[in-house]
Amino acid sequence: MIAMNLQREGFPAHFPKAPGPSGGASPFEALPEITLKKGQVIFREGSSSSQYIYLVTRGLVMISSFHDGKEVLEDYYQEGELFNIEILFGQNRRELTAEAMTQLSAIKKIPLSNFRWAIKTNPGLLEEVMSNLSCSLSRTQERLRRFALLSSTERVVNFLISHVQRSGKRVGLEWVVKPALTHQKMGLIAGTGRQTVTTVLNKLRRAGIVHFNRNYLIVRDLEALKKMSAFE
DNA sequence: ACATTAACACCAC
DNA sequence: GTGGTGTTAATGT
Repeated sequence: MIAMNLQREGFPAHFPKAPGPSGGASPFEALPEITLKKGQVIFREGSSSSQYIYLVTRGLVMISSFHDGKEVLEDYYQEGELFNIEILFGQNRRELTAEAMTQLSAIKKIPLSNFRWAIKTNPGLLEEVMSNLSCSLSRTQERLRRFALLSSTERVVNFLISHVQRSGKRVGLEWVVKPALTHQKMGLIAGTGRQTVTTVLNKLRRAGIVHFNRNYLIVRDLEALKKMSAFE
């Protein structure tokens, strides 16, 4: 999964493709897959820092923090990605919360000691760790660029462009994203409220550019979306 | 002008 | 009933 996504974005593929949609990084095949409901918390703010590294096997997981009642999205991870890898370098941020962003999310929970051992016996894993960090960095830089340059409606459109290409499946000329994010979650990523996301999405729907319901989102005309955004 | 927020009705699960 | 969506009115910058 990681290899595919990286290739699509022009990074070299470091790691062999994980088998099947519910497959994981190969050293951790044997670990049980934990299925999560939307909104289910993996670790919570304030609790002692998690001594696990997690692999997302389905759906999306987000990391967030709270500042006087406001929830701020720190980063989010998709299928095939590792999170909480900072603990490898002794960086524990206790104020962070991790939760499933979509229904049908699943993770594997890898004890830190297992992960360290796996790195020793499988050097390719270290490369994968670096790939993950690199991915996380570019995703965060992209979000920063969005905040710096775009208006709120443009941020929604721009997020849609990158999300569809990263997480969507190409079907003919269209792109299908499943499961769909709620408007509230998209707002969290794009840095705006759920009402704004709803109105932008409906405008795009009326223009015939997208089609969506609670379960999926289809982009009918990605080129039209790209024309609406200052950058891709 | 643009954006956020609150409010309310409606719908799906 | 809860959570998600569609819409509008009020409010702030």
